[in-house]
Amino acid sequence: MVNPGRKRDHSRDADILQATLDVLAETSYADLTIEMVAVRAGAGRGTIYRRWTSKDELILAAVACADQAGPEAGKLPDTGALRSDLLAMLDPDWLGSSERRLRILASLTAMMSRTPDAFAAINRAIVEPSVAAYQHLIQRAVDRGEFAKSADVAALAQLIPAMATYRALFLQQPVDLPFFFSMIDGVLLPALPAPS
Amino acid sequence: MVNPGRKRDHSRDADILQATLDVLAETSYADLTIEMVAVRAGAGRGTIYRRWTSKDELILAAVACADQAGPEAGKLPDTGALRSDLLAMLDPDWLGSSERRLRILASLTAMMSRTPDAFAAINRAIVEPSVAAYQHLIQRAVDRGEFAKSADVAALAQLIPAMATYRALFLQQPVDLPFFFSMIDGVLLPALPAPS
DNA sequence: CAGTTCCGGAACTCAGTAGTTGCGGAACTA
DNA sequence: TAGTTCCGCAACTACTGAGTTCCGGAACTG
Repeated sequence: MVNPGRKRDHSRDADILQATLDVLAETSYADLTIEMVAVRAGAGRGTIYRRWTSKDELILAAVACADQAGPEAGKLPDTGALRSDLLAMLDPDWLGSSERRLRILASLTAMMSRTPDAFAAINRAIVEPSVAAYQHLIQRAVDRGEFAKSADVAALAQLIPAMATYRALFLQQPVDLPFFFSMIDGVLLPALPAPS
Repeated sequence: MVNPGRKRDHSRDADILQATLDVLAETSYADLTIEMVAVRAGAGRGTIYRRWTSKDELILAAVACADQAGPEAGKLPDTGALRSDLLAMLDPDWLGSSERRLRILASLTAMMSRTPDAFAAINRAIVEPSVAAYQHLIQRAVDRGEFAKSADVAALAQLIPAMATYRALFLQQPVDLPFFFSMIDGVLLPALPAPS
């Protein structure tokens, strides 16, 4: 008589967190209700509250598992030249998941800038991975001598994520292939210093 | 007997709108209450509702008058060279009002990406003026032959606003003088094409 | 079996806030 | 002075949504 009773169905966890992210991508943090999440996940509110004690905790848990579709550092392209590495990231899958994450980020911006826990969680799951991917590609290009060591890699790695976020959230213009080409060939590569 | 009764004190309008922006800079759109605004403005809630019919209308009106402290196109520096024009914008007043507007922007991001009216109002008052200022300075430099006509002025004008917003909202790092120097000398100027 | 814990769903409590109304008083008009 | 509209303030209504509890039923243990 150790564990009597029906087992908790942990496959519901993922369903609920995915539903949370879906709702978050469509409304904002404040407009999200537990009821919306429950309906979308086909679950009861009690089932949600048995796993996470509050709305905030649910949302932070959902955000924490939002980096699964992101560009893991292990899967980054390695073509031998920075420009072709950058272009290799632009497959349709990556563009789609990127757009979804930007909508979620828009919903969470207010929460992010007011609670340190939210900042840490969102930064780790949504903001950091993208910058880290660019930083990795650019640093590698510098290391192999494609550009001078004087390059400010940390600042340049933020360039495309920052411009894409600004464009999507505050200009509401499409973050599409022409945009990336314009950023890569018109801003990022020209700003990198020629090798000495 | 045309206008009997006590006149409406229109100096209260500005007090209330300023209080609204203050609260907005400290909390988010959803957490702002009319009561907070009333207390901060030393006004009654009735006085607020007599002027604006709803919370949304009050906030949009407040945002619309938030561009007063911004860099009006008429006051832009004209030193004869782009770099010194850019540095001339970086006075402490401008940096301070810029930081305040970024906090307000963080509070309104969710609202912005979901209601077209809010997008238009916030874009016009907070986002556009900054980009327009940089666009004006860069375009003038290109016109006077400081850089080649092939420069993508529209994209480069968004560079510093986008990086500053990203840095403040999503990295929570200071948008200070070293940051601007790094952007101007490390990214923007190198990315501009040499004159033909 | 019996007892327990899960499930979805519905009904419930409770707190907070948008928006309204009325009060006493001040400022204005005629 | 009489009538009106403003003011700050406090009481009030109406609603929404977080979090809880209970129900009938299913899944598990011994």
